[in-house]
Amino acid sequence: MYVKSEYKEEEALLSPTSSEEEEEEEDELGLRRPRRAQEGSERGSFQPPDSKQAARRLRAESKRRPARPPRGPKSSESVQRIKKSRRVKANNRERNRMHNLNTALDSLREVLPTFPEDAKLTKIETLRFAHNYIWALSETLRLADQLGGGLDSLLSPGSADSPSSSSSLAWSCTASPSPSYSTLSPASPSSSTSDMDYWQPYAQPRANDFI
DNA sequence: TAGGCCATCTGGTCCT
DNA sequence: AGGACCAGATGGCCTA
Repeated sequence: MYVKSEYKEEEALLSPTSSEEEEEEEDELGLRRPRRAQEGSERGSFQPPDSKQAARRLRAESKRRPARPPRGPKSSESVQRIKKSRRVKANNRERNRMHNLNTALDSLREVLPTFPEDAKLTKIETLRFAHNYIWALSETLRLADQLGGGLDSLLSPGSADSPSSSSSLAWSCTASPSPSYSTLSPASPSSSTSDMDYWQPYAQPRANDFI
């Protein structure tokens, strides 16, 4: 589902000709260097020894760049071809960029606990939950520091691994945000809209926690 | 069938 | 100039 069949077909169509197409584009844009393969034979041609001036002139001419063939205005067809080729390249880059973004999102999903375990969070859920998760973990550390025992007090025998069970904090990995929490938002950069409520941790912070 | 999610395309803007 | 980034548009797939 990740790659559309349409895309595969396009690639199959494009790949055998893409380098050709690029060469063609470069050529049309004047990016390629002029071919000078035939010049060698001319340079090695015999010079009469009596004419130093002629020899100098020839040397000078041999250094000079060969005249380019006159370049007339590009036909609209070739302009269209160039534009299309650039578009195709840009599309490939964009597709690749989005694939990288999704890969990063997948690796983020891997470190987030979900229930059930194989549940796949959507993109927006992943980002929001990661935000909440980080917030909850840092709150856990903060509480541990306040208790004085550091992490040891939280990880003592009898307490579970999950910070949610070892402190008053809890976070959600579901799509449904906490409906109740919409007041304080000191831990979040964005706070006002109801949509942003979803960014908030599911713990109910006490007001003086943030003074 | 409507709505949500997603991949892709596209044109504009910014950056190197 | 070319690539990266971004946001809007579009169409496909899936589910309630």
